[in-house]
Amino acid sequence: MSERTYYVTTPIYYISGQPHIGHAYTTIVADVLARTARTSRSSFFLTGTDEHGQKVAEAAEHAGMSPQAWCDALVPRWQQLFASYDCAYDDFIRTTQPRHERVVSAVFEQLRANGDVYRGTYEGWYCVSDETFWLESKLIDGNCPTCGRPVTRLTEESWFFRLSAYRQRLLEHFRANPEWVRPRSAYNEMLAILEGGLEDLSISRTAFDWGIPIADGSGVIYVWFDALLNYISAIGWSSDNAAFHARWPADVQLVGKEIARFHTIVWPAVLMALGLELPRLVYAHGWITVDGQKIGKSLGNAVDAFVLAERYGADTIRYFLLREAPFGSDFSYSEEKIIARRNADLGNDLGNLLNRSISMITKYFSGVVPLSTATTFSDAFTTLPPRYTEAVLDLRFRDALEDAWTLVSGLNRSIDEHKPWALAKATDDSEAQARLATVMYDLIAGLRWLAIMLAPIMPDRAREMWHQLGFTDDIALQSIRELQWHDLLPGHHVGTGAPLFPRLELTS
RNA sequence: GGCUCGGUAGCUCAGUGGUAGAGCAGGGGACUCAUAAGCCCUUGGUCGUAGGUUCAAAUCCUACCCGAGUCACCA
Repeated sequence: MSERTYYVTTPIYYISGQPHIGHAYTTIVADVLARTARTSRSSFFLTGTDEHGQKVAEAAEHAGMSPQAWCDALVPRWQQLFASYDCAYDDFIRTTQPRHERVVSAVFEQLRANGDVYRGTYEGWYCVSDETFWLESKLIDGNCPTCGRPVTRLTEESWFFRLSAYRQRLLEHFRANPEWVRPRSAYNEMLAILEGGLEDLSISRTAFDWGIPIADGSGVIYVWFDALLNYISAIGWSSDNAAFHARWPADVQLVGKEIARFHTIVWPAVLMALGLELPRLVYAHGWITVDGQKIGKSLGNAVDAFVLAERYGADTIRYFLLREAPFGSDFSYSEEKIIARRNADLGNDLGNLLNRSISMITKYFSGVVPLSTATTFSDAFTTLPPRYTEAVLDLRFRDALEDAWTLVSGLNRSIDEHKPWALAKATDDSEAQARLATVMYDLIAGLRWLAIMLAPIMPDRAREMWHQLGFTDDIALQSIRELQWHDLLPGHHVGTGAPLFPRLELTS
């Protein structure tokens, strides 16, 4: 048996509107994980769109389109966004695709057959003028909280998922696996919900028909129940056992913190009902904010993610998103901060290091990596690549990048310590010449490491770096974990340097 | 309102009982291979507030203030 495939998912994005930087953020993170995992094993990266439900139906109606036409028109926007950020997903699932609808219907039938889905009645307060159901706790003096009119008691037949039956097993799983939901705050919150008790979940709707129909005509399937199943419908559950079992359970399921509940309580209960393993990790990350305010079209502060990619380059934004704040917590975005990171970390530290190194080796050794009999770096940094990889796969991107930058700083410092320009002038001093060879060898060796390590995060700039360093094979195939300093062979010809990250000034 | 998380230098954050840290920004210096970049030195904080526990608290406890999320059918 070969090693299991690394399987990472993003939420499928609800297409009631346009995509924004927040969608790109989650997808970039998944892409970085997939690319990193791929340097040592096979990996599968799934994203897609969630297309059913009332909101989509309404959005389509306002646009004068059928729901399906609306979705068909919008899906390319998401795909273009992800392409503009170099997100190389392996599959893009849409919940309106037959391969998905088949699975949802099959799951519904299977769970009905074993009693986890049953016919019951839903009772609640309903505001006729707003056409909205309200929880008793939300009512204001027994009236509708938005329009103030009296609400009526409504009783409706509905299909329920027996969520409450899984409470004990969920609790056990949470307690036995305190790391399965991260960050810790999300774990605590979800555990508290479990401890407070669970009620069964109504999983059918009759007020509208944009959804997957229930076989007996009793409405459509609730969009969340539908949506969650994408994670298994896309990889062949019930249709391709070999493919399915090579991938499931997912290694990482990324979600925004606002949907942690569905992914850490409802979703695992459904998996238990199906007799499937639970994902290894659900990571509920924070949001990108503008001045501390959540990005959303209703706030009118949505950053045009397409413009950002074009203005700063996908790799600069990718780096910024992973480096600026610890993954998991919210962080405030601004173009000033992007430019600061770009110029300081990428331009001054990394880009300039590459440029000055190539310039010197070209000047002093005609671009040929010299034979070195000593070394200035390998001892201090031998454990960096595996440590870096572990941090990335553990979603500690900030730590990983800080760690990688110790090598960047170390190389810059070494140049100033050894003053190659002075050594080069001492042409009749053989010791100086040997030291010059060592310094230059170590610079190129270190830059080679950096290009390979950074490739999952900045695929385009790392590739450019790789080419400037004179390598012609595929950088994505290089194993980060197994990097060896002396895999750089003397005699190797470097290429031509050109600024990797030209300085930017704030425009507008 | 209940619950969860956060509030540490101008900015972004590390630090979970033992003399306050990093990067960036600011100031000074020596150099020149380089994207006026890099290197060295340096200014800067009563660790949200008020109490408490302790020989010792940013770190534990209590209350409060501020910000964010969530509280079950919008997704």
